[in-house]
Amino acid sequence: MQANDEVVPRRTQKERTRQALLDAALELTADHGFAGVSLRQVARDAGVVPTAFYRHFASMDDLGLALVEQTFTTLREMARDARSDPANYDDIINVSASVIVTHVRAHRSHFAFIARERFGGVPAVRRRIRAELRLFVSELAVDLRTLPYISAWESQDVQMAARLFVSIMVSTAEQVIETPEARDDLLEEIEEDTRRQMRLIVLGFASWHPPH
Amino acid sequence: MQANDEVVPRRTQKERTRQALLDAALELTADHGFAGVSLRQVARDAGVVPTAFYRHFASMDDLGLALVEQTFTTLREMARDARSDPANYDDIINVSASVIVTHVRAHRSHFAFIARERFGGVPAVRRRIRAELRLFVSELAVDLRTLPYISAWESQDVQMAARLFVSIMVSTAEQVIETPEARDDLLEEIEEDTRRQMRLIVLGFASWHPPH
DNA sequence: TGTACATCAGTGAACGCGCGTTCACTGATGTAC
DNA sequence: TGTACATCAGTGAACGCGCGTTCACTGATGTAC
Repeated sequence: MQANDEVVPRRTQKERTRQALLDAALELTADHGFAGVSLRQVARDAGVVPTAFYRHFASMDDLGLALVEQTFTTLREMARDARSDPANYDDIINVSASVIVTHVRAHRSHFAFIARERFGGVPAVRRRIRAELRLFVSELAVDLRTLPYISAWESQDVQMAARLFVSIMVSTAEQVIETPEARDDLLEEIEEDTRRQMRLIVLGFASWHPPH
Repeated sequence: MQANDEVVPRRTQKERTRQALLDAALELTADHGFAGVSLRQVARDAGVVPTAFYRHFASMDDLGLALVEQTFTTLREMARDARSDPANYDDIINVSASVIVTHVRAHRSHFAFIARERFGGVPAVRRRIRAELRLFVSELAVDLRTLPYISAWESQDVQMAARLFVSIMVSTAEQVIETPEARDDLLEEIEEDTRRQMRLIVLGFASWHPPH
């Protein structure tokens, strides 16, 4: 299992194999969906015998949950990037649209996994994804509260606006996932379309519940 | 296979079995995703021997495409209902929101199938779903063109608005699917949230590209 | 530094099981006369 | 209406295959002295 004859600490080697299993599962999921991936395929692609799988995960479900965790760590990094420059609506829109497209593109297989398993997958995985998405909406609602117009809104309306923004982000991510790697022109179109959708909503913000 | 001793025409009986196979597959998909459903399970639940499956479908993929077709027939009926009363924005919003929630609820398993297989499934099924959704967006764009404000917009912007509306519809449908049957209160909340999202966008319409 | 033992990631054989697909078949429905 | 033959939806046995999981194992890394 070792490529060179350098001595590698046991923990390091174990971590490498664990990641190889996760990577293999992620890649295989792209073809057949997570439910269609077998423990033996994952082990084979990770370069390990099927029984070795159990040294790392109790079951494929267990591995699936680990994949969700990895992906949402990535997603939160994205959110942090987008929040770093909260100057005005125009900036927010431009930064958000570009951050989404860039991040999804860079971590295509992770986001494809989420899109796929959000409804398709094992119940445990599905539940975890839903919980993480709800958390994401709430975090965005907190951010929205700090912006002009919105600061005076009722809590329910802020949540509604956050859900709407997340719907757009999800839809954008889904479009990026479905775009072939080489089509930069299409990605540019998707990003522009996302910006316009966000701008349209922000125009709505200005008229919503006129200040009293 | 016959419940009573009445004579049933061969075509009728064949059609019944075909539908039983489709129904069984739809129900099983809810638990494990379509990719996780086996031909033998489908046959068993339809009350038929595995080999009889081949009298109706060449493969599970073939059955999957038939399911997509059935579902989008349902979806188009929904769109027709929603279009029947195109008076003003307020009506459109109220009718749309209520039609979506009611229809998705009444055909939960069909819509769950679409949500699940849109990204998760067999490539052939996925491609078909995407094509049908694109068609749905275009049809909505044609409708939007007839409305105030929008009639003067550029074609690209009308498409953008249509995509945004469909994103909302998809998101609403997904929320309804994930709501337990008995929680009418939650469905009411989802419907109200959908109305607010649509209203927010319509407010944006009024300010977009001010008429010249 | 060297030795002796413990740990444990990965091995390989073996198991019973459900899978998709083949094949020759049965017997009720359909049709020609 | 009755008979003789054709059609064909559904049957049941059989196949080879990949699956998840068990078990006793090996041998390199880790540790105590």
